[in-house]
Amino acid sequence: MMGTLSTIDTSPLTSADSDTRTRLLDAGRRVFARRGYEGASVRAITREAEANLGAVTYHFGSKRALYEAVVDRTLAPLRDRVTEAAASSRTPLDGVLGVVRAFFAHLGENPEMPNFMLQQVTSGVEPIEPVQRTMQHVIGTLSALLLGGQRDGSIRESDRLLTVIGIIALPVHLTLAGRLLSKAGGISGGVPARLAEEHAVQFVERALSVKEAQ
Amino acid sequence: MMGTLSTIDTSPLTSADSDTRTRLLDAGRRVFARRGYEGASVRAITREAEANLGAVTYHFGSKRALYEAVVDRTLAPLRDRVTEAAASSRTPLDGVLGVVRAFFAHLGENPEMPNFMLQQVTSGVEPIEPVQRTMQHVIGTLSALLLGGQRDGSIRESDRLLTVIGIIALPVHLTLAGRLLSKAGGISGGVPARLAEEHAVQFVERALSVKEAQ
DNA sequence: CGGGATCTCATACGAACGTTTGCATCAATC
DNA sequence: GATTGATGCAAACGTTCGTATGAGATCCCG
Repeated sequence: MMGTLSTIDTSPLTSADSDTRTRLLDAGRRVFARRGYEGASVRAITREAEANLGAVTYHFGSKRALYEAVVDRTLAPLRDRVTEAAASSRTPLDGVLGVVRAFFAHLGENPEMPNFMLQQVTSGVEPIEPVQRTMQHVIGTLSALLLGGQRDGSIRESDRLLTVIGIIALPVHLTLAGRLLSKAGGISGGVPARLAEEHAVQFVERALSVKEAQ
Repeated sequence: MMGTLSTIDTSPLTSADSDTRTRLLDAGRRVFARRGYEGASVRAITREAEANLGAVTYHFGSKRALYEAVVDRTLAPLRDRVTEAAASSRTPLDGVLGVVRAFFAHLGENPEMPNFMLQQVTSGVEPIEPVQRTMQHVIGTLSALLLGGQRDGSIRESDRLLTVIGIIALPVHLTLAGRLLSKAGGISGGVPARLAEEHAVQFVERALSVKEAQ
């Protein structure tokens, strides 16, 4: 029954696709990602959305509620991707690498995602619900895959939680750092996304596999 | 020739150790790390430092200048540690693992460090000078070690920049996520720092080494 | 002991903040 | 054609922001 996995209702209750509401979500995604929650003013968001100053309060109730809707909209598809990658794998190691690829795919389409995650994680306060839920989902999925692989001997023994974090850190950091370095220059010419994905997959495969990958 | 590697002058020009100044740096480190730059108000910092509201302007000139001093104070020792770890290594791979351990040592004593780095990286704007300089230093040092190891055949061939980013991502993420999970619970019992360090070292060693580590 | 430098303090300032308010608009309903 | 409810808009609200100011305290050194 109603196959959406997201909690926060993003669809308007009335008209088909309230334009202002959607423009606020889009503008909020850009401005919140670029400036963080405190750094993004309602004025900047409504200006970017070409909406009135009061539009955020009217459509979402508060700045905070808009932020949560924006983050959930960015994170919900990732949970689905991860679920599917894990489900459609033939072996546990394949599943893990599929999740890594799912991360890269999602990051390619949602470049603001690591900003939201890391802004939350580094903020010290308890992360908002969509972030918590996504973290738990990804950690749970990868942990199960690792456990399966360790049981059948195809994946090295290790602390699963630490391994999971290490696996997730790769796509997030590579995407983030790649963007930063390619813009700031100074180090190298930048990092093509395709290359980063292959690199991460091999890095993880070598670290997890019991056999030499060569 | 004054052996400090830091740029921003943290020592007072006059008295030996102006108390208020130091208390502002300490309070700033805590509050900036917890709330980010925009979220940390001068009033909150001076309250935590038990100083007057005007103390930040008087001792540092502006909120921004205090922030840069705080970040530099947190990052400068890391650069020294990384330099030393790389210099005192016998083999390139040893050097890389030493740098990983240096990160963990520094993170243990400066838990706010990843917050500052990631707040900057996710902010979209050009990072402030101490952050840029630290990134370049760490990337340069690790790249040189990798190049050496690849030349003498002890480290796998790979894109060096991507590899470096992957190596750095591990300590940062493990520390950050460990702190988050141990506080929020819900997943497991938390992550002891010592375990995380050994895990990261082995993870990196397996990914880099040409031989099977077993 | 006196005077100049250094630091603390309370207070004030203008700007920017998120939110509220009251009215205009417009399409759908009866 | 009047009524209603959803939405847009401009203006104003009270609060908090970073910074400035000037008078008092404190200290050092002659």
